[in-house]
Amino acid sequence: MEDYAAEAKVFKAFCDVNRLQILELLRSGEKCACVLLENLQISQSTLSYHMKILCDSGVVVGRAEGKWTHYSISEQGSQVARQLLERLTAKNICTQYSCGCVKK
Amino acid sequence: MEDYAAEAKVFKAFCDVNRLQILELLRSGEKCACVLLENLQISQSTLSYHMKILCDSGVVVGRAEGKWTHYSISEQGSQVARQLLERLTAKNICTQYSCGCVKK
DNA sequence: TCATCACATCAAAATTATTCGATTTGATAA
DNA sequence: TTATCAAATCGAATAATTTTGATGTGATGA
Repeated sequence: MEDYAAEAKVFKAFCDVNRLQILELLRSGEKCACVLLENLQISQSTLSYHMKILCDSGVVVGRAEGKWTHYSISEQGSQVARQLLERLTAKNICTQYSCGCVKK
Repeated sequence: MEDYAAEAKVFKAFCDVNRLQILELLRSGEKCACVLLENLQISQSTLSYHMKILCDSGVVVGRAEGKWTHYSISEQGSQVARQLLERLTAKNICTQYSCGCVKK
């Protein structure tokens, strides 16, 4: 039994061109939202929208510091995504031969 | 320089609840479209639409046999997705310290 | 050939996602 | 307190995705 909606949410992070650009920027280390903004051709509210999706996926984390928020790639969240992808594409040998030992 | 649209397309496969269900069904081995259909609460044309997205992502391949089409998870496509995810979330040590050896 | 079956494609409708300007919130500093 | 700045949220518009019934296509078999 799977919560497919929650799993889909993780991969939403990688489904949009703007978000892939943001991830690319974060690969070189933690960045303030204002730095991200000046490297992208989107408005402040649009950036905020995408940062929310990225943070909800767990792949990115935000760190509030005074007025600023610094974003970075979460090692843990990335690991979860990798393991999830592995699991979603791994062949299920057990049910492959209808051995009946797996319910669904 | 990245083709973000092409990369996003790979992860579209994992962004939708119906497609995750289809992948789960395929994990236990190759399935005919008719078998997928009777295990999902969607119409035939909707299934066809999702199978197209899955095949376009490379994660699923279709094998035509007479009137039927058999779908299965592509080991190669899955590998590509895994490596891509790895690359998108890996820290870029080189630019991290602004050594300048990486253009963008 | 003609009927049938499996699947793809089309066209239109419904639902979601994305975008931006305006506004709000929350923190900082004068 | 008041002004200012960074970021989130709101509201409305637009764009993209998803869905379905109807139809088209291509293979099979009578």
